[in-house]
Amino acid sequence: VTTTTAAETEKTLRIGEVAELTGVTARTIRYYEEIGLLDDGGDRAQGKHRNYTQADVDRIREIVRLRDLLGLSLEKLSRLLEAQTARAALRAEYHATEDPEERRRILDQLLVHIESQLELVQERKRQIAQLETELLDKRKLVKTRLAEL
Amino acid sequence: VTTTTAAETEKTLRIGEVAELTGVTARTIRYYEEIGLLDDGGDRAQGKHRNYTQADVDRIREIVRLRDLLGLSLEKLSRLLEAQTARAALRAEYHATEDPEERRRILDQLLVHIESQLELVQERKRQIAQLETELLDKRKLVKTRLAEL
DNA sequence: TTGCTCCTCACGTCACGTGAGGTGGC
DNA sequence: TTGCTCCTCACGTCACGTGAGGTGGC
Repeated sequence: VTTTTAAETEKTLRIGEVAELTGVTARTIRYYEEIGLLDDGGDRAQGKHRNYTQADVDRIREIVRLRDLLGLSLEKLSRLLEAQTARAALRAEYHATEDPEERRRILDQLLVHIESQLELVQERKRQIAQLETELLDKRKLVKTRLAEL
Repeated sequence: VTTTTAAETEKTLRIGEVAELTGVTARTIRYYEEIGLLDDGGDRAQGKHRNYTQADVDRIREIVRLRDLLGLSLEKLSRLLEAQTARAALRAEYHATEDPEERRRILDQLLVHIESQLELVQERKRQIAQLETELLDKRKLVKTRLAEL
């Protein structure tokens, strides 16, 4: 078929390869599709293999990273990623317009999204740093005592 | 009863208070007891209320912190806390002996435990820092573009 | 004594894990 | 064509959530 688009011909990865590349299981990938976290491709016949692009790999990596580092439920993650998708749409709008007022409005929205994510991340960072400090203090104490012997 | 020990008379907190202090639900506390993460007190009659000490509150806080920040399963966490308990026992041994050889051996073991925990924490820290850097870069880019308008 | 907190089942849920039995595609 | 990967149920599991119905203790 010569009518396939560039994006479709890119869809060359199979679920096992994606699993390998992202570090999750095929079951997890199917589950994320099931709950709407990943696109189902839309036109796959029953029983046929799923195909993925590099963009899918990137999205799964992003999901896994936020899931593991921020400890969010998949529902909250879903909302956060919707915002991410909205940002991608904003970027498209941004490039489509030349109007400075319009561009400023778009960039302001982007900034809000980025900063709300930053706050989540920095809160985590503070907690981790606190835990690290306590462990370093304990280690120092033990080392001091060892030196005294 | 005048034969109760100091530790027992300390057991004055109820499950709801502990839940409030630690930020978890009473169900979670009962569940942790169920799977052996928390001591069951041993001598409570069927249907009677559970009682807790400040030490229990501290332990639950530690569990929650490691659970949330390191993302460990409760089984792995259980093993890690066993090591923690072993360290407490080591400290007792440490104070019980005057022999420098013995003390050095105990301190060396403590050091190993602390450093394995530190590695877990620092790996997390690196991941979080990486994510933070990416977000800060994105923010800077957007701010630069805003300034250009 | 009253009201609130706690108790014990026991089923529900989220985020997958784990087969069973069958089919797709290099 | 063969072997490997993938497919779809569907039940299992971990870490709790959520009632139902009943009792404990200030």
